[in-house]
Amino acid sequence: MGSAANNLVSTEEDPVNYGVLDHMLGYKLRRAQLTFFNSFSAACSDLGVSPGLFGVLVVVKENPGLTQTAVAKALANDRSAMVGVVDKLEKMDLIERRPSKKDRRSYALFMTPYGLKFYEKLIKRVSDQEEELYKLLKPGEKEMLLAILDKFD
Amino acid sequence: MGSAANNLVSTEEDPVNYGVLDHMLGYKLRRAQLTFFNSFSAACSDLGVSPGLFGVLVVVKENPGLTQTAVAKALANDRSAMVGVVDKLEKMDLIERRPSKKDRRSYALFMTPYGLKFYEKLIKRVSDQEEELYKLLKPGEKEMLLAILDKFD
DNA sequence: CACATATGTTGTGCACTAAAACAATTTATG
DNA sequence: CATAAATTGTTTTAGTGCACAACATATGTG
Repeated sequence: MGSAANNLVSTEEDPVNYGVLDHMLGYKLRRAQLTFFNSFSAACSDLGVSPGLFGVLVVVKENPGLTQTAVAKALANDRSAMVGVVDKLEKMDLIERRPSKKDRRSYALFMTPYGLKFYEKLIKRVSDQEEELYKLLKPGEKEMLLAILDKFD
Repeated sequence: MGSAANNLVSTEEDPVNYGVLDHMLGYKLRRAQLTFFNSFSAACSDLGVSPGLFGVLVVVKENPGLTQTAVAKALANDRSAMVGVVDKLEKMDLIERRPSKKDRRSYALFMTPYGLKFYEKLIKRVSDQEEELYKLLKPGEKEMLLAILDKFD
């Protein structure tokens, strides 16, 4: 098969032909997102925070009093998925559910005092991790990416 | 909290503050990839092909005779995950496992004649679907995206 | 009140991911 | 050659995430 089939001395392998995948944005997005996901996990898994949990934390911190469904809609998640996420964040004492005064069906979500301190530590981790990946880019490319990717919302 | 709290007549809602998420590539990548994933599913789910299966099909078609682990490595998948995928594609009569002549542990993967015909139909579906999303971009932006995203591999 | 809608929740199913263990086989090492 | 180590495909298991339906509670509309 290879130019040096079963040659154990060299670690070379036949280059794989990716065909149309090389020009498909969907595939490239998946690969890039996997890189970011793994990087995030490596940086924050010891804190028990996944990318999904982080998104909820940010939205609740920036929008105190939001209901669960509002947060779900903002992050393009399913309402039912919020139950477990909020449960987890509550057990970590990062956010809390308060009964809404206007609608007894819903909860208003707020950061706890500890959650706010935790958030500062977390945001530093996350920023450092992303900065590390941005080193792969040239100046301005990050902003270009952000602007273009926004069009797919 | 809203300017018109619980006003069911109007569909207006308070704008959500996304905080740091607005400048985080990881989050934007996830959102964009979700759009592509949903678009792909809408276009190809009736054919029983998911983005993951499609990737395997392309790699096998472009690299006949590759082993399962080679395909897994090329697509950054786990070896164990390939078992189910290849099983499924074999039942769909799209690819086939042939015993490798050089290594009796491994299989060589090949497209079936029907698989090649199916691939042509499939590639048209996928291309049309991606073209639809590319309409959201200006000329050249797609190529720019592909080039930049490649840096995160 | 009757009816439709919204919210949180539970459960289910499906798909993807990863790790560990295993048999068969191949390769490396002495 | 003989033994140890590594590889391949597979199974199993577990964990995760996601989507959908159904439900009870609560709110809104007529």
